Amino acid sequence: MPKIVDHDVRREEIAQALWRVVRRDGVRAASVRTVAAEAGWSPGAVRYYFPDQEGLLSFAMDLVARRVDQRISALDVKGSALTIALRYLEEALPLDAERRAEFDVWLAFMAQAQAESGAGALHGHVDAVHDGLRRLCESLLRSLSEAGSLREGLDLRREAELLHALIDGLALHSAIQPGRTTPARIRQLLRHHLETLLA
Amino acid sequence: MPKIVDHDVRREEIAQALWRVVRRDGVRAASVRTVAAEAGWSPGAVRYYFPDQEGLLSFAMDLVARRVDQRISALDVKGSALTIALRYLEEALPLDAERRAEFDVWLAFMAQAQAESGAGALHGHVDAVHDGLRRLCESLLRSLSEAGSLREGLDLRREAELLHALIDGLALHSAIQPGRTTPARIRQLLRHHLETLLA
DNA sequence: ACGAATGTAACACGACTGTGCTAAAAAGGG
DNA sequence: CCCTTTTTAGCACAGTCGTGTTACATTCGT
Repeated sequence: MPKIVDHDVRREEIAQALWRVVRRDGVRAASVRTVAAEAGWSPGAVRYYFPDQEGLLSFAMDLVARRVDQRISALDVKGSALTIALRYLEEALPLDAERRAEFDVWLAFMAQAQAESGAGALHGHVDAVHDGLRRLCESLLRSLSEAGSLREGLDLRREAELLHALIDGLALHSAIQPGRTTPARIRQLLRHHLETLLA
Repeated sequence: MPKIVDHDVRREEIAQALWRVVRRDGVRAASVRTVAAEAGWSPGAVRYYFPDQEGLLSFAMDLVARRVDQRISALDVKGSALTIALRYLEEALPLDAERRAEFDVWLAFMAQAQAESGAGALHGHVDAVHDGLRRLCESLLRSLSEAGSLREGLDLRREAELLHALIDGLALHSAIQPGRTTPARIRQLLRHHLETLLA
């Protein structure tokens, strides 16, 4: 019958067009029409793939979350527990152009989700990523601990929360002032923080 | 002549109405009309105090910056260098309802400013607050250092950047998951981090 | 009390919004 | 080749947007 097009692929294309609009002009400019124009289709076409605007927003945000998740899941690092930890945490930070872009739209989505006070669709995605990153921090510290690399008497739960906050703070700073908070500097700071936890 | 009304005061009232709209419905909903309704005036009235929408946004964002700035400037803490440092840093964190509200709109503004790539009016305000907080961190650590409280061999510049990132990360977490990242927990984490720097 | 300066409201305009609905186009199986 | 199904484009509607302009209300100095 007609040309068969993978809807999921198409949806991701449109979602990425939305990312570009959000990065360039902010969430306020992300209308069905502007996104359609950015993607190179008619407004009616994008409405064929998304029921409404909120569905588009939600899908685009979920796509960011899935991207981050699969990039971290795909990692398979060899080496010391410290090397592994650093590598994983760096993967969660916006150290290259692609991840910078992702974090920019993530920031915009977080702010937007913050408005839907309570439990909107966006809020769920934010919480999921947030919890995932926190669990990653806990897991990495636990590995370091089991490898006997850590100092004695550390409260792992506390250190995980601190590490998590530090990660997000560094990400935020690299988004706000990329000139000052360079990828190299972020790596230095992260490594230094972890080293203070070592025996 | 007519009733004399302090324009600056009125502008602040309107800006605070905008804050409420932003917190409740997001930046996307912050139109001249919705803000006017929230403030209890006609749209024409708010346009008498602000030339256009961008002016309103910019003023409202600057007001947040000024609020934070003056609250920190007004502090006059007695005690050890550590006590002083903790008190100052806590003032920069969203530990009560008022500051939670401020940080929420600040987050929204940051995301919006991120879109105006380059040097829009909002971007300037973001940078100003960001630099201010960084200088505060540096200043506090320097005081601790001069009081002889810090460990030997610390790179103050590096520790200031780490502290700054930690502060912003904690603020972000308290905005995203206020249930998990409670004010009490934030204080614990902050104090613990500073204690690792002590001799 | 009057009139001038100032604040407030209201309306008009064109552009844009989301979304329902309908018609056209495209394309592979028969 | 044609027909059926999927995909795309387009239009219509009511609502909101920002903003320019105009008329009204208010109030203080004279």
